[in-house]
Amino acid sequence: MTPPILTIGDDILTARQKDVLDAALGLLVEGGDGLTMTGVARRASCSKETLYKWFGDRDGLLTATVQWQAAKVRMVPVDRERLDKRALGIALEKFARDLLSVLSGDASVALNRLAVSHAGQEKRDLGMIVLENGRYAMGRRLKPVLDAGRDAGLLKFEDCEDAFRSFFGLVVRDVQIRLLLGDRMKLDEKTILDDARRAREQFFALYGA
Amino acid sequence: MTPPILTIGDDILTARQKDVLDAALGLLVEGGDGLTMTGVARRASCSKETLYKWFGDRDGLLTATVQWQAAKVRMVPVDRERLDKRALGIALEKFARDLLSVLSGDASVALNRLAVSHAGQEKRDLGMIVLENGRYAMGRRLKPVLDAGRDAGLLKFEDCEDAFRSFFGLVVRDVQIRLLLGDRMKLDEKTILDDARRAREQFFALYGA
DNA sequence: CATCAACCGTACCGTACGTTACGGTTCGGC
DNA sequence: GCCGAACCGTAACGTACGGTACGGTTGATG
Repeated sequence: MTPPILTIGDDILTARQKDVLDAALGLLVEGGDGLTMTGVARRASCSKETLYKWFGDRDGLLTATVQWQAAKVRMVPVDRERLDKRALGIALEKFARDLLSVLSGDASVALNRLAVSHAGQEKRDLGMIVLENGRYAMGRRLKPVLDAGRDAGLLKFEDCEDAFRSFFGLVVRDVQIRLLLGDRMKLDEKTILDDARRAREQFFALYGA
Repeated sequence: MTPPILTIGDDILTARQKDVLDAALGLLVEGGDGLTMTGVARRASCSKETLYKWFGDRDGLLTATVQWQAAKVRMVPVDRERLDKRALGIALEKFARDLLSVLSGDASVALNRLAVSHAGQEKRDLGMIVLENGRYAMGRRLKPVLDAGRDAGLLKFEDCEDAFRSFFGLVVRDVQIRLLLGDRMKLDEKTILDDARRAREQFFALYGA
């Protein structure tokens, strides 16, 4: 399998550049402050001149960092073969587990904080990048499964987008906003498993045929 | 009825101080930048010396601003008299409408952006203030209704907190995170009404006795 | 070895902004 | 009218940080 290719402008990322972005990610996760050009240069043992040469300006570095992290988060795709109710339920539950795991991770929280704080200003819109690689990517990934479930007579809904949004709500509930606002809620393995199962059951109760 | 009392340290807010906080709110809503001490002083026609005398430092001003806005958002309480299924449904649906209206307002989005970007740093935790006056206050307000619904044999759940979280998920879904990330989604009157009705129906389908 | 590009480390510059200081003005109390 | 407190407007200070410049080093190429 070919490694994922991430581009900066027209060029692909070198290993050294990935190291720099990992350094930026580390600083970002350790706390919003500290993520300065000087800080990244020191952490990555590179010069600020190099940072500006590679990424243009601070916004370019942040954008590349967000995209780099997004490229690392690759949830395993759900297959739509042999679709009976049990297989569909397993697929939905696994999707819910992956979603909760990613969402509650330090990197996701830090990245969404950064993107939220930068949204609303014009600039290069980090918010849109996170939306595109987060919420929207989730929808694109699950919708084929939902459609297949409807085609197989297992689910019943008019608007696939709407059905996905309800599933999203049943899975995430208030978890993301609470984490973003600094609520130290525990989301251990068992909690995630239970939440995913509950979301699957509730979704079937609402949209099962 | 006595006006709500908001304190700064041990003193209550004077009208002039409220004007200052409204100026800060205006700048905040107009865009994250611009909310500087100089900007607030200019907008409110007061001196920076006064700002520091009243609010201590920038964090104090931001904290007071957040609390001031929170004090302005007072959703009408839901009464638990004459509780039949229809009355309960109306109460839930109204709660959902109010929640969506507040959540999608400019002030709420701006305030949550500010709080999210300040969460995670130690400091005076704006995130906790917003959580306390937002998400947690919603729970405290709706839980009596849910409990009354269960006592009246209209609802069925084990954990009231869990039931509320599911209702929250059904109402809010992906709206808040998308707005915070800068998604320009339309949430007009009709959309809110439809979403509230759907949330009520789905909640009854899941938790109706 | 000579050359050249890439890069590291550091010093430097300009600006934005939080914070403080101060002179001038208003206003209530005596 | 006099005094002091509160406050306005503005100037000034210190610092953090984005961005730039430059000398020194490394490493590949011929």
